[in-house]
Amino acid sequence: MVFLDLLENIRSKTTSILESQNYTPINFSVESAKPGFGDITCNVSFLLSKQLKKSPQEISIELSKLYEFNDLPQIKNVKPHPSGYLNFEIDYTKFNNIVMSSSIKENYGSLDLGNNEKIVVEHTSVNPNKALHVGHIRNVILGDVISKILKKCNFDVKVLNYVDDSGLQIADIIVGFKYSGFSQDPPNNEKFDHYCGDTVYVKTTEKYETDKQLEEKRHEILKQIEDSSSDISKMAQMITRRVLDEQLKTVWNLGVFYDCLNFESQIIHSKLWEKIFEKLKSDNQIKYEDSGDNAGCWVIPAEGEDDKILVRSNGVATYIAKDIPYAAWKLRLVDDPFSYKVFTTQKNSQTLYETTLDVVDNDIDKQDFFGNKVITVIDNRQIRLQKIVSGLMAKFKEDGAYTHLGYESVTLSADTVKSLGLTTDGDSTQMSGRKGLYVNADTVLETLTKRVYNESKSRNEDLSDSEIDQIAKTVAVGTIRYEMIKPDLDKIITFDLKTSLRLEGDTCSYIQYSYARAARILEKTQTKPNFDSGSELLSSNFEKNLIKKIAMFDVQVNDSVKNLSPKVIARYSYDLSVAFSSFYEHVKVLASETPELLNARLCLVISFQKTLKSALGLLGIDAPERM
RNA sequence: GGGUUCGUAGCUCAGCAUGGAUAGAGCGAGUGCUUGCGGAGCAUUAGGCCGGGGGUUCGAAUCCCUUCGGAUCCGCCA
Repeated sequence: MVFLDLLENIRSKTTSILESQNYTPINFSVESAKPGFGDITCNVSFLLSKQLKKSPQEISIELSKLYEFNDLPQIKNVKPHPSGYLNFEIDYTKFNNIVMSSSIKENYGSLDLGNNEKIVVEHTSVNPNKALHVGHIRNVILGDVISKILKKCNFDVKVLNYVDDSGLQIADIIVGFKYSGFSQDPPNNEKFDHYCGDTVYVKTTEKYETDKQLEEKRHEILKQIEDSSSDISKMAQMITRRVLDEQLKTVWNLGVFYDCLNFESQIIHSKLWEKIFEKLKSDNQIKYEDSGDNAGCWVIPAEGEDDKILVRSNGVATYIAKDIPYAAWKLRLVDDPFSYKVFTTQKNSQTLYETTLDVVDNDIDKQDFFGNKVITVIDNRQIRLQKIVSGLMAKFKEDGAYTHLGYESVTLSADTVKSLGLTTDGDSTQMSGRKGLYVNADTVLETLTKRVYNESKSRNEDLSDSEIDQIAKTVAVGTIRYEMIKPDLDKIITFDLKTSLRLEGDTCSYIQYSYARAARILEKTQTKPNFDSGSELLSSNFEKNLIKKIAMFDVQVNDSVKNLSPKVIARYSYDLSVAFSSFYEHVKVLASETPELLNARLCLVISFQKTLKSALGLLGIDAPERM
């Protein structure tokens, strides 16, 4: 820890001073200052003003005299500002070395907030009847980044993907295959998930409007899917796994991997629900209605809202009755009914497990994919149901054990809808799988990769096609990820094929470019950087700004994990790149006046590179040496 | 109708959790910068009653209330 330590140190000094003066303790802030107001700032004088019946300015003047920095050489002084703030100035001749030598360590920016506590992150969870579209990608990327940030903070993270392989959407494509004459072999070797979603699903649901008999079939099919002994169920298993295989290829291309797949069909057959139902009853978490609209139903009482029906008067459980046992399973509130087997080895060579109800001979891995805490990434349209689930879990475990990480959806811009050959009245439109109104993730990645390929080829004529290809993938994946992470969770992303995939300005390629520029400097020198001396020579504002940004990494990681806010790291990466780009433009490293200065600057460039690389790593974005 | 949420520059968004000093970026518009480590860049100019109104406070983009506008959820569907 570098900057967090510094802030904490100043905070405790300030607290001691307050104690020594017998002031009532208060909750003040110590944080990085805006440019022009020192380096670190503290607002304690404002808060003492009432208590002491003095102006903040007077208090600042008095307090500023009481600080001692003998044990904190990287702080030069503290000055009372006329506004009332206490502004601390960093002594960069000392600070530089602390920051730069820390930054080259492997675990720079890591924090031990989790103490290796088990935590589960569930994301993706797309029905296996279609290909992933850009809306799903927001979920996938957010979940992936959250899991990486948690790992950075020493949580023991397991990543799950819930495969809803037995709902109506699955029934729809089975109806398509069984009754509408769609072949199970897609024409022209089309990717199977695209074929199922773009053709079978869309066309079949379209037919329901004119063919009511067909629509009745879907409910028959749905019932049979849930009966594991039926042929339809076996067919559904086969089809959904084929789709799932293709969906996994998509997310792997985006650099996303899981620990375990959970199948809804297995949750249903595991009898988990029955156990939880009993538990809910015995704990009085649900009630049976004798009269009224919901007579004969078991309901979950909800404060300030309508009660949620859990079991219908005919004894059949509703949709939410699938989410509750799964949530309870993730928190291990119930005994684990599953065995585990290897599903596949992923593109990054990480093993992907799946749950199974089959008896596994050699109980190879009684895996422990559960957590003391669970984070479920689902878009905000499900916030109501998720509140009910987290409310119940809080009663069984503790407050906050189950966290719903919600986010706003991705819509399509009017231009993009038009480019799909469809019309819209508004500025943007919700995507719809049923209507075929969406942009597939694979398509976006391919389009973007091609564009980057051409761009990169024109700039790097000496590189081979396979090298350019690698760069194109790195930049394309980074661009998509960055666009999904950058906006706040509660902001709608209006996806536009043109503007969302820009490569200039506040984009991933800007950030990656700054890394590549740094690489070119290092490539062109014979000097072997020595971090042991000379860092005090870095004294220009460009250098100091960059060092301060590098130092702030831990503050940002802390902020990001405490608020479950991936975008904090995205902004940090950008800010860090901006600081470097400015430095790069104004400080000619290779033309440094003395060998000592050259060495110090080279070290700074390395420091920058290492820090940016690990920040980008948290976002799942690679840093290219060239592009 | 009820719940949740968003509203900041022409456009897209930071800042809001924990109120404080000059409200920041990018795109777009204007002007410069390449015999300099890669111009996917740098520098610079213009552009804001932080949706409106009220309140709390010494102090509000930030907290509270209200109002307007947009989004979204609200089935014995999944």
